Amino acid sequence: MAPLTTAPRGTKDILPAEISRWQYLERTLLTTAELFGFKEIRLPTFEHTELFCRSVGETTDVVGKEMYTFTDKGNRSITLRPEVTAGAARAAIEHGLLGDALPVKLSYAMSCFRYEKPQSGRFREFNQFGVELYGATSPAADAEIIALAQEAYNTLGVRDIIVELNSIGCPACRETYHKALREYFESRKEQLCDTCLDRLVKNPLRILDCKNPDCGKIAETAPKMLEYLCGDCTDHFTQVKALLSQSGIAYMVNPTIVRGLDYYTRTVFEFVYTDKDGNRSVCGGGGRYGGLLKALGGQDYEGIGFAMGLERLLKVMTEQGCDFPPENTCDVYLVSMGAAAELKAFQLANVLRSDGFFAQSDLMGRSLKAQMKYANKIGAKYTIVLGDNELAENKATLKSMNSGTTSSIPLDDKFSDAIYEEIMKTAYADLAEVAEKL
RNA sequence: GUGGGUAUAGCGUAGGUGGUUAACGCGUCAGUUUGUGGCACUGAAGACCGUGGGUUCGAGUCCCACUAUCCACCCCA
Repeated sequence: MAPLTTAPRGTKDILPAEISRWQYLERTLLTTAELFGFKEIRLPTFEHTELFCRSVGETTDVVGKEMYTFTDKGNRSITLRPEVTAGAARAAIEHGLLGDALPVKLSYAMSCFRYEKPQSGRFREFNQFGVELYGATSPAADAEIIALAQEAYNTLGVRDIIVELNSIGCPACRETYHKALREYFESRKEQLCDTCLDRLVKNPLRILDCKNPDCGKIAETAPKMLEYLCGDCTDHFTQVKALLSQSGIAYMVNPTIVRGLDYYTRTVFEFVYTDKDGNRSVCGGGGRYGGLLKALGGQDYEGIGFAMGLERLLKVMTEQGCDFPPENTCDVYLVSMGAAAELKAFQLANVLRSDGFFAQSDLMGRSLKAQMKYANKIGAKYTIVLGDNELAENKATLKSMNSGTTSSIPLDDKFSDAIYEEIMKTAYADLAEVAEKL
């Protein structure tokens, strides 16, 4: 297909047929966050490149090779956000949000951009829902973020998803751990894959995450971060786990979780979905970031956050057959015959709309039968046929497309009220009918 | 960045060993005698068979390249 009729690689259109699902997801997630006190924030799509280099980290894949970076006409280096945490932190600092009552709680639903090779559940522009919390060092903050994410999954009816937890310590204890890790892998260098040899120099933590079976085997017996945590970090981790247990939130400690972004300290976690064939996929993740705000020039407050990929969430929900709210369809379709009736239908449709109904009338000049067909096709709940007879008698027949029952409606200023009344009546009747069948 | 699959109407597909107007289902539109939808039936519109080369008298069908797309690895959401 010609470039003009093809969306760029890795992007996709969200079509009218699927929009109600997306609106439902975003609405539900943001509302859940609100229950925990998180307020939505909306951020620019692009930021100064430097922001991501400084926060996410130069050595990460995200910054190293996946950013959409360009120079604008003012000769600034600009990057489409590959994630939201950095931009949110920047905005919080810039607008003095951290001067407000602590903790500061932010939520968002926005798209992010990464130059990756697209595949199942992975796009170059993808949508994330997430939350950020600033100013709290307490383990309860970590637990609350995890509880929020779990609550979101529960509310949406997602099953077979569990949070896997780890602590990667503070900079102090991580240094001793890095040393121990390097020593361990150094002595087994010959068995590591090429990328891991590279990781050994740059960030030995990532070797633990390697999918190569040989590396995985070596990693199994490698020193565990959890054994190298300092006293404070150990306490913190213990309390996070205790809080989760007390709240009945199931979790698993997974010492191999290291996360791909450099700003994390202490608690890191991933929400892992296991499908019926046993395939695991990460549906969301997050963690605490101790030094990020300060590194960006803000107060020395800690932050903690979580993000989930909406495309992946939607995929999981579809696989699991989760319920979505029914689509909003036309309440009343006004069928007209003849020029005078067409005029009247147009006018009455407007009356209905200003009274809050979802109403439509014919725009195609179709025959009565064709209009009825159309009304049926778009899922109209009721139809009203207008012709010369109705105009003469100043009343028309309201028909329930569900049950076929009809009733008379005056074409005067009681129009909307009469329709409302009838709809309530027949809706109850329809419900009763359904209930009886059950 | 590495490896594999696929590209035929809006969607889903058929088109053995190359041969005149590319087929079917769904969808769309119009009808089935004039004022009532869902079913059924009739008809219509809609594809230069991803793009560009090549082989051949002749290619949707064979070969090459490119592009797009899907899947896996890497990494991540």
